[in-house]
Amino acid sequence: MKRKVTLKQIAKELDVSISTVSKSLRDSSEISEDTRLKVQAFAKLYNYKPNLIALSLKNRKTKTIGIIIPEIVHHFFATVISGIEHVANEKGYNVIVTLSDESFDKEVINMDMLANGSIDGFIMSLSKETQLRKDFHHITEVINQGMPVVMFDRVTNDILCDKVIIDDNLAAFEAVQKLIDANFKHIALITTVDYVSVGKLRTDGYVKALKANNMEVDSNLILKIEDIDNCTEQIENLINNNKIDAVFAVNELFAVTAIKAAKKRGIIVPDDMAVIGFTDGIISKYSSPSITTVGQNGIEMGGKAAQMLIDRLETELEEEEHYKTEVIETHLVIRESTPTL
Amino acid sequence: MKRKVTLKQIAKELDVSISTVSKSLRDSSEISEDTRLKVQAFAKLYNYKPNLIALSLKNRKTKTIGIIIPEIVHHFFATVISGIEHVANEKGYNVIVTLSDESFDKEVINMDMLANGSIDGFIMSLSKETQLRKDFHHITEVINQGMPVVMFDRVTNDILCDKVIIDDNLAAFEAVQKLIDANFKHIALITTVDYVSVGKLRTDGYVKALKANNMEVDSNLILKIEDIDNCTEQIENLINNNKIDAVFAVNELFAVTAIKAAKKRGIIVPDDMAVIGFTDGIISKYSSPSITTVGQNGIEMGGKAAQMLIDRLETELEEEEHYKTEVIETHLVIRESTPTL
DNA sequence: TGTCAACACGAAAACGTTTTCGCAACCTGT
DNA sequence: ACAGGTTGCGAAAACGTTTTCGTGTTGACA
Repeated sequence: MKRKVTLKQIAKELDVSISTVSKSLRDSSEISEDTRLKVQAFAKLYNYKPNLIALSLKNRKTKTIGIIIPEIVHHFFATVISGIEHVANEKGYNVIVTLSDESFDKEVINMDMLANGSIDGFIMSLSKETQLRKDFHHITEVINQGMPVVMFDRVTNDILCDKVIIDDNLAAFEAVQKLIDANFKHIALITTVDYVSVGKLRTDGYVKALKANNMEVDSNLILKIEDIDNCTEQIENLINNNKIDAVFAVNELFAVTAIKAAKKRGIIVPDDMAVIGFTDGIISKYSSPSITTVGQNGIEMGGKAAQMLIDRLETELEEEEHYKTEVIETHLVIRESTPTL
Repeated sequence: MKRKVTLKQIAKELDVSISTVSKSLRDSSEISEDTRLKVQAFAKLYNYKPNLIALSLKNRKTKTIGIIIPEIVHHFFATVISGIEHVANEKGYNVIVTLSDESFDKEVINMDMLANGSIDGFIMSLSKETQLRKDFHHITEVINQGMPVVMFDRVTNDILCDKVIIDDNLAAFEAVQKLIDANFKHIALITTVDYVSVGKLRTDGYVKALKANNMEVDSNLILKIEDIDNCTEQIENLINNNKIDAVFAVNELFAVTAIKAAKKRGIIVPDDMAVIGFTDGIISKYSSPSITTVGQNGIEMGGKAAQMLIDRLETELEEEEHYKTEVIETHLVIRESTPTL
């Protein structure tokens, strides 16, 4: 159990100064080739690696990115992390992951915790509660301290910073338009409550599509779900009590639950009812029938977010107020839950 | 854009020494109530928070746990991280996540990167390639430096450290035994290649169950899959070319693919063929029919691992060679892919 | 031989903390 | 009035780096 060797120890061992050791290892021309090689050999022998914490303190850079997401047990967020991790790693950054569990308080606590020197910048997606309360003081505070923040997916206009999103409104519009094109007349919407930003945008897209085609927006066909864990009953009610020939759901879970509800009722998907979901995750791919869905590339989103953050970190120019919002392309992944359109 | 305030700045501003400020903030009795309150008020006003990097350097503790897993876009690993993050957070630790992508080299690189001061200990699950090569020098090295390591799920006997596992062998045995009890006679196994530790153990459990019941182990009914991404064809072959009335699969993907293959052939699950999978994730829950599976509680595993690591970190006693292996209970989650047993 | 540059290296500051120790100034009791 | 004990605070070391600046030794050159 040998502790990690430090410059000081090498210096002592070789009877030179710490400076000499440091310079030797960094191949400074100040040091004679003799000592340089001697030091380097010794360092290699003892497997010297500079202590990153000490470097962080000295350089005031940690080469670490902080991530705050609502939860990780959620395929989309997992893919985003994966995307972040890969480009971060490529650029020599580590990622430190914290979960808000959709709680405002945890989001704040985690942010405070990381903001005290542990990281160089944030990549985050807002918790539901934060979106509900519209309280973003913790984020502005961090930004004011000069720490860059990149938000993705669940963002807000109340904060000025770099963002990576998809065009939820457009994607929803296009998905519903597809259903309309395929001659479906009674298209239901299963969505979240309005304060969830992406839910609201997708809802708007649905409404827009109907209106653009002069179709009536029937509020009975719009189900807004608050508690995602207990959506089954509500969705069954929706399907059992209405004449519906297509469903647009704002996430995978709602989509698959709708299919199960239909199946229970003897409604065949896609013959009697078409379903389009949102997010191309595990569920859409492996459920039976597999689900046509709006694919949002989480890996790409994460990668882009990391890219933007690192760019900002590494251009010292402090070009404030030059924030960009990147829009990642979505695409409809056609599967079995829709008839060949 | 005000930089974070430091002790030094407070000291200067209040015309006292840094020591005085530090002590005041830590409520030292050495300092008069007068100055103490004055400093505290000032600190609160400027929202002083100690710099964690500086503390890490001083205390030689980062209060951060390093995680190395094969991939994160995998429900089981995501749940484990979730478990780790929650107990870590509770104890005041952060987690830094790195992915090996099943690659030995990335595993080594990530380990080296984190071992240089960034973290206090590791929680990890071996990459496939590492298991194949049986090269664990990077892990022993880290352990020898006095940094605790907790391994979970994909572990190895070649390393002495704390471990959290499930009894893969027993769980597989019991699952297969269930099938046998239900009078299935031709039970196929879809598993991974042998070097994946958990795959091997589950395979052994399958064999053991058959033998224990004096059933023949038919190698035609055992499919070992190397490339998990292209398993469909092999699984279809297995099902199409053999008389099979039940399938035991060592993961969700194989299970759902088997069901799809059966469906394609007009075989009804569970009436004509029963399926039991492994890992109670998204797929098992939402596929149709939903899949009976061996549940391994990732949250619990992660939580336990974090607990063990933190315990070891916080008992200075250095009680080496007293490593424990925790076995997390599994349980069969009965769903639609098996007849009521 | 004296001067000046080149060379090779070391001392020290800095990053932001905590903590040990020392040292004044004051107070107490005789 | 003086020994001894509090009280309140500051200096400095330490954690492990990097880097600036200084400095002593050499060699060359006039």
